[in-house]
Amino acid sequence: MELKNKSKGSVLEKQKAKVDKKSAIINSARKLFVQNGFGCTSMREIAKDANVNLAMVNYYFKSKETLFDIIYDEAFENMASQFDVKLLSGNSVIENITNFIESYTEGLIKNPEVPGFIFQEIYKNPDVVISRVKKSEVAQKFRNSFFSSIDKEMKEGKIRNIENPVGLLLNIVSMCAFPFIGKPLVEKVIGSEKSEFTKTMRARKKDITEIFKAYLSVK
Amino acid sequence: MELKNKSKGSVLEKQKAKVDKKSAIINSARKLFVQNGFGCTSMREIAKDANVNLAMVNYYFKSKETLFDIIYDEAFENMASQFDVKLLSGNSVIENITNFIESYTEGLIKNPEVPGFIFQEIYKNPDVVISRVKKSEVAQKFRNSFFSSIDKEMKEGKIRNIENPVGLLLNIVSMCAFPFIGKPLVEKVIGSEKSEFTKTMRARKKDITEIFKAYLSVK
DNA sequence: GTCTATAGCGGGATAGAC
DNA sequence: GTCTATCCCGCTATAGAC
Repeated sequence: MELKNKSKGSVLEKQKAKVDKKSAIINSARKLFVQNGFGCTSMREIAKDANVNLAMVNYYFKSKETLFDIIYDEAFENMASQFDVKLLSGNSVIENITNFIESYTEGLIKNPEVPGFIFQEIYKNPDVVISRVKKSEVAQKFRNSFFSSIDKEMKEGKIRNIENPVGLLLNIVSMCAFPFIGKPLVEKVIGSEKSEFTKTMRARKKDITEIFKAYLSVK
Repeated sequence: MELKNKSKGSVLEKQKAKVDKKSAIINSARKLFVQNGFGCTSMREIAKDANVNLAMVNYYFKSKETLFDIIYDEAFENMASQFDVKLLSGNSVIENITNFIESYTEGLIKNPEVPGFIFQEIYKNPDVVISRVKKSEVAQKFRNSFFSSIDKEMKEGKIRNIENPVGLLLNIVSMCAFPFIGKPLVEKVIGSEKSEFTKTMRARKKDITEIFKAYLSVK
C-alpha cells in the first residue's frame, strides 16, 4: 500500500511549492475579484479555482480583506506603471493631451478590466482611490505640467479660453475610460470578434485627440 | 392586560397597511440595492431598513431576484421617461446633440445613482441592458434621426467627415455619464458642498455641447 | 396579513493532527 | 506547510401558528 507522499519533498521543493501556491491563489483571486467584486467572490471559490486547499488561502493571506487589498493595490500599480517619462515630455497643451490619451488608452488596453474593477468598489470607499492618485508622483507632475501649459497658452492666445481646466481633464478621462467600464456592453454592440474591442479602442485615440484639438483651436 | 392589537383593524386599514409596507420595502430595497448592489444587499437588511418583518418581504415579493428586477426595471423607466418629444424635435446634427445632452444630463441629475447602479450589474448580464435600450421607442427614433442627420449634413459639407457615427454618440454619452458613475469620487474632488455636484453637472452641459460644436465645424 | 421558528445552505476563519 | 473537520455566523426561503 502506498501512502500519501506529499510532504516528503526536499526543502527546496517545498519552497517552490510555496511560491507556486501563493501565486496560484493570487491569480485566481485576481480573476474572480475583478469579475465578481469583493462581495460576490468567496474564499472557497478562490481556493477551488487555484487548486488549493481552502485553509491554505487563509494560511498565506490571513483574511479575505488582506487578499483583496493586494489585488486592488496591484491594479493601481499596473495602471500607474503605464504613466512613465513619455507622459511628462509634452511642451504644449496639445502635446500633453496627445501623450495622455496615448498612455492612458494603452494602459487601459493592457488592463481592460481595471476601471470596471475600481469603479465597482468605489462606492464603498472613494477615499482609497483619491489617496492613491494623490500619492502618485507621475500624476502630480502631469497635473502641474498640464495646468500650467493651459495657463500659459491661454495668455498667449494660442488656445481658446478654458474656464475650468479640471473639467477639461475630466472630459478627456471620461472619453478614454468610459468604454472600458462598459466593456461587456460595448463588446456586444461592436460585435462578437474578440480582438475587435482593442482595435476599436486603439482607433479612438486619434478621434479623441482630434476632438480636443478642434475644441482648443477655436478662439 | 392589553393584547397585541395589530390584526384588529378594518379591511380598509389592512389594505392601507399593505400598500405602506409594500412601498416601504420597495424604498428600502431601492436604497440598498443601488448603494451596495445585488450581491452585497441582504433581505434581512431590507426588512430592517423598511421596519418590516423579514417574512413579509418574501410574502410580497416572492424572492430577492424578483425584488431586484423591480428596482432595476424602475431605474430604466426613470431614465427613459426623461427622453420625451423634445429629444426628437432636432432638425440638425447640432440641435440633436444639444437636445440629447440636455435631456440626458437632466435625466441623470434626477437619477444620479442610476448609471452607477446599472453598470454595477452590467458584468453579470449585459444583455439585459441591451434589450432594454432596443425596446425603447424613443431611443430608436433618436438614433435614426441622429445618424441620418449626420449623413445628410456630411454630404452637404455642413459638418466635418465622420467616419464612425456610433463612436461619436459613444463619446457624447461618455462625457455625460462618466462623472455620475464616479460620483462618490467626483464629489470628493469637487468639494464637500452637497449641491455642488448638481451645479457642476449642469454647467458641463454647455461645455460638452461646445466641444462637439467645435469638433463638427472643422472641415 | 403577520409573525416566530427553523430548515438548509454557504460563508470566513481556525484548531489541531500530520 | 498541508489537510480535515468544525465552529459559528448570516443568508434565502418557507412552514405553520395566529
